[in-house]
Amino acid sequence: MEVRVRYAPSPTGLQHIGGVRTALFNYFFAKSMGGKFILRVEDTDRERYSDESLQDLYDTLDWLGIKWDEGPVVGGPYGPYIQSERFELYKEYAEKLVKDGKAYYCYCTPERLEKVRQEQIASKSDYQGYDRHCANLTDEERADLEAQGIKPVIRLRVPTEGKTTFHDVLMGDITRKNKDVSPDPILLKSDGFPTYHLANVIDDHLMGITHIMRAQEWIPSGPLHILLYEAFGWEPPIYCHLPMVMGKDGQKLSKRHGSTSVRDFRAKGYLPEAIINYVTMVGWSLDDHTEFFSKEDLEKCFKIENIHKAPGVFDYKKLDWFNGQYIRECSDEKLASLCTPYLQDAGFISKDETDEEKKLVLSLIPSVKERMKILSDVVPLTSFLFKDEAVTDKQVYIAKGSNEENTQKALEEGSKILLAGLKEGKAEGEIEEELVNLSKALEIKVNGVFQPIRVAITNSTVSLPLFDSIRLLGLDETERRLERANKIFKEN
RNA sequence: GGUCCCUUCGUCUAACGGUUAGGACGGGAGAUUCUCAGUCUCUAAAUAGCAGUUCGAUUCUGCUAGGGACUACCA
Repeated sequence: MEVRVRYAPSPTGLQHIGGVRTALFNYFFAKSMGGKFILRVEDTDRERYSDESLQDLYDTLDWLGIKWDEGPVVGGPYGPYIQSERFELYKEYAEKLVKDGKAYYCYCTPERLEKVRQEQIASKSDYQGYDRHCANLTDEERADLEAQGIKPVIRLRVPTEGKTTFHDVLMGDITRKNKDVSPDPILLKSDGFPTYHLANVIDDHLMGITHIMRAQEWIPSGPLHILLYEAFGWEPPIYCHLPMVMGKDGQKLSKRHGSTSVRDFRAKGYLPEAIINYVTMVGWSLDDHTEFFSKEDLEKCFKIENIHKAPGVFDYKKLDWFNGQYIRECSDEKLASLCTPYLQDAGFISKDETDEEKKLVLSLIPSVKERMKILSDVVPLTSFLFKDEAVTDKQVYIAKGSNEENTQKALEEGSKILLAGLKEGKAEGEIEEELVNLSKALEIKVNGVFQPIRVAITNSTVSLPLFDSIRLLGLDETERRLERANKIFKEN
């Protein structure tokens, strides 16, 4: 039997880490089994739907390099794959359930439902849910309510006796008494759109889905879905409920923990390789030592048995580490083109970069590469090249263990040594040694000499290595900045 | 409140019922005769608790505790 799995997001917000991980698990499982990965858009909530969300879904999957075998855009034999385009279908199936006595029309107003709810809360009884007010209306009562123009919903008739069990690959059997299943959930809303439960079950059946891999938050509605499959007389698929992704505080990962949308991560300069690798590692592992996986690796070695049961905490620091690792693996050319948009946004290079700018960006990659965690780091790391804000506070030039007098001498003598050496074309190592000797002569630490020079040239105590900075800046500009710093120390 | 699920270092995780409980991130210390970063080395750090089964429990069973999810005309 061919494995067929689906990722079925609801376009009501940006694709977030949790959703994408579900997509990835489905995708890798399908690929590893030689099966099909299907994308289905569950846009039945017309209130919360947005075009932007739908576009973000496509953009995110494209960026990650996740191709769906069937779904919107690419089509497939079981389409359409957008639920709003299957509108009539759900209605038919829901009405069939009514005809078979498995479901019924309900005319209760939202106000009445709210009142019932409030009364249940006030009476402190266990919350019972819908009171099945319309479960046994006579034809006359119905006709009367129809005549009033009330648009009904269709509710599933949940058995009050017995229990329902479903099997989960990870959890084993999960059983729930039918009386504990949410009483008579709505299948078809009054606007004619199906709820998640109905649409999901119908589509999974019609599209031949063999395995349902979804977040553990769906476990409570598992029995309900089984009841639906039984009502239709269909065979339910195999379930696998994925552990959830939590924030540091153990709550469901959300915005207050930091970025959660893939779009945000992308904007900050995370690489798709890092996102895929790290996100897959929360709740899954191959063995006790392998930590780097490409998408292609995972398409081969992903195993459903290796999925962890317990929820996992999303560690932003570890993602940073992965990202740094992948940045260091990039070729200089690739990294240069990845960094270019950030330099453009900062106004450092023009929107349509010139050939000189292209060369410049490429030339700064080697010194910047091992210092970056995310692509946007390139901006602060190289800003000294593109904007020149001289440091006028002498204290900044003075290294720990040095003083103003020594710093001035170090700057003055050091500048001479440095400039002379550079002009004579001496090796950097040689000049460096001379500067070290200077520090010995002044009886200060090596950094007592380097720090003032560094601040003079890069306008910062933290910078790329001194000689890298000089090479990127050019000799003339280096000389200019050194002279300026010397002047700052001589005046007053 | 009710129902269900979960539990190994701070975090992600590994360990046929038998190991000094392993690795990674993060932390700490050191090296790399310029800062930062990177790289390398070293280091601290865990089986939630209590019973039971067993020659032997991280591993099997039960209970307790803690955490989480769900409880909508949202998915």
